[in-house]
Amino acid sequence: MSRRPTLYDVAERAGVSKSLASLALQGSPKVAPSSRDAILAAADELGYRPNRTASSLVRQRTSTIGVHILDLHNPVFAEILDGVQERARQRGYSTLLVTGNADPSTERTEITGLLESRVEGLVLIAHRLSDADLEEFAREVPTVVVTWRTDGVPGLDSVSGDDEHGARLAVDHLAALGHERIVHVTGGDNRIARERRAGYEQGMAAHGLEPYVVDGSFTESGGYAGALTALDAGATALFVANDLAAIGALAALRDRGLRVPEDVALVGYDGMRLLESLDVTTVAQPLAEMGRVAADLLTDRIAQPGRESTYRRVETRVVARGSSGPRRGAARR
Amino acid sequence: MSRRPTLYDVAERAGVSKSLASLALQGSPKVAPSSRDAILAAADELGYRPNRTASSLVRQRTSTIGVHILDLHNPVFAEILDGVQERARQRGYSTLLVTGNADPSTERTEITGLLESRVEGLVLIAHRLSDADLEEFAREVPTVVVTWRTDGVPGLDSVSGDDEHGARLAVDHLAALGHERIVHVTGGDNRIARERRAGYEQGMAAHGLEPYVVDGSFTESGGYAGALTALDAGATALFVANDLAAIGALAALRDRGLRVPEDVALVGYDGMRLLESLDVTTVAQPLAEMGRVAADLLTDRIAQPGRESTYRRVETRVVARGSSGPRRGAARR
DNA sequence: ACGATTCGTTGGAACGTTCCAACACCCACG
DNA sequence: CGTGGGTGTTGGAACGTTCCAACGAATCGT
Repeated sequence: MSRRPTLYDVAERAGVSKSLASLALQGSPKVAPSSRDAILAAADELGYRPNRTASSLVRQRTSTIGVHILDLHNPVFAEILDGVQERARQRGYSTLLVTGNADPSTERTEITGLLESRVEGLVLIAHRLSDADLEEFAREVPTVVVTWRTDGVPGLDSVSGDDEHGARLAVDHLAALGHERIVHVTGGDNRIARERRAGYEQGMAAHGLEPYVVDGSFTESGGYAGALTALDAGATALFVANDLAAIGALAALRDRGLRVPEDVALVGYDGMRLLESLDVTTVAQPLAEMGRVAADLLTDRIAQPGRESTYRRVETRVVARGSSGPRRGAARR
Repeated sequence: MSRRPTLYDVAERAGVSKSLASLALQGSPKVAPSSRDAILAAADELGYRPNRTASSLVRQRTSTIGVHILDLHNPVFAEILDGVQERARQRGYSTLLVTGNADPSTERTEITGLLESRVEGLVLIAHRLSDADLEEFAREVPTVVVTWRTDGVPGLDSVSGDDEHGARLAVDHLAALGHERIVHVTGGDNRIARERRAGYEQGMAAHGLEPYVVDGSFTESGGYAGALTALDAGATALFVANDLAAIGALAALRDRGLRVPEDVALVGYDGMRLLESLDVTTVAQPLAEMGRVAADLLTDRIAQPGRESTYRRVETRVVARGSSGPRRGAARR
């Protein structure tokens, strides 16, 4: 017989009932030491593994949370995910991860799959769901959205930095360095990109500078193309909507033979680790922390479903590096 | 009642038996159109979601594969994962993702958890398991190891590039550019790092050059530190054990005020996307493809468990960029 | 007109657990 | 010496599906 051993097999081999075997494997103190040893030994000899699906079914809980991640390729999301996983594990949850690859309809079906798997909660590390879908999901299961504020949906919490404020900080930083021709390369037409853009515009206005905005996207190629346009417009400083795009912008600068920061300054947004090595200034968010907060909010809400909707803001700050201001390497020498 | 609706609820509302409701929801052709419509309507009105745990239990299959990823932060693994997910989804499997964070013991317990969830197969995107553990897991469930060759374990397949060969290609490339003082920054003391190092040494020997090896690791900081040592040794070209470390090396070069490639040439290993923007030469592996192959091997083996152990090698090649040879940007101008 | 076939439908068993109520046993207590 | 309370142990029900054998009704061929 090559069938996987079940509790019955273990119980039989140990000469006890399935119930006692179950108790013993759960570490209950009510089982006699002698039977406990016999049961554990039998389980070991048989290579027994408890069947979580059966267990979940009867217990009415899966101890699993579902995580949707917008884009696996953006290291920023990976860093958030890492925080979610860490905290979820600590709290006794496994994670079931899916991606919609930035397509709303596969996103929908993937999350539906999570619900069918009876995840106890949902963490959406960015998403492209319609409001209706989002509300539907949040109605069924505790949900937290990471990366932007979502209010007014019952059963839903959110975590993010303040994108408008962060963008203003970036402008402040560049303006303080004496830049006037600060061009913003956008992240396309989505909520976060719009907020960052708004912050940029407010910041420019506050400094009495004329805003100049060029289209981009949240990808390397978007940053590359946007940067080229910005340079043609005579930019002396680039504020790019996210770090990935900033890396693309860096390539554009290199291809144009421009030095950073001597010819053009560069600031990104997100705070992804890699930019440290690249010595690029960025508006940093505490990514892993956002993931941890998300997991905490979620597990809290699972424990207490009625709780009112909460939003947690994490701190956003400029991490100044060599791409703006004096070069770090040069300074060190 | 706020209990989630079950098949019984749907059946009752539609005025049929649970069996027929089940049939209808599975899209069986044997149910009369009129009852089918009634059942579907009832399900919709109730917001019914099939319970996958119950379904898995009785069908004796979960349609889920478990994926272990060594390190979420290395975009290389994310790219492989992407391939796995894509193909798994196509073949009708969900994925359950875990990380051991490079710690063998949490790795072990995480994978044990996957087994308890009755995943039908295991994809290990790099791992630190002992041979004994690996064999134990492979005995229980079809398994494929991505990233290095693993022979002789029944029930286990593997996919990788040829690391020794790839490293030789890197040396060939640099030697062809006229470099003689090619220093290798290692990836530490692990199997892949050793293979790449061996390939480097063979390559150097083949060109009649004297090998020079400095310790590093598969991280940015390892590459940074290793590069500094290499530069002190008078390197004119750096062959760094992986791309992440190559980014660290780039930072070291920048901090030393050295130009790439005029002063020092740089070659990485893995083929991660980001390096394209950074214009760094790398020994590229088709990462997403490796993930797809892994998923294919796995689903094949699930379908046909007796199949003999197979190894699939993917092609590895040098992608020459500006960090070795004439600068791309300059050439374009 | 009657058995055979098809069509649509149904109850029941099973999947592998957990948990509850109930039980047998033993010991201590009055 | 009976009673009360542990202490260990047990069978059974339940979780929400799927699937099989079996069913009644309608349709078919002869």
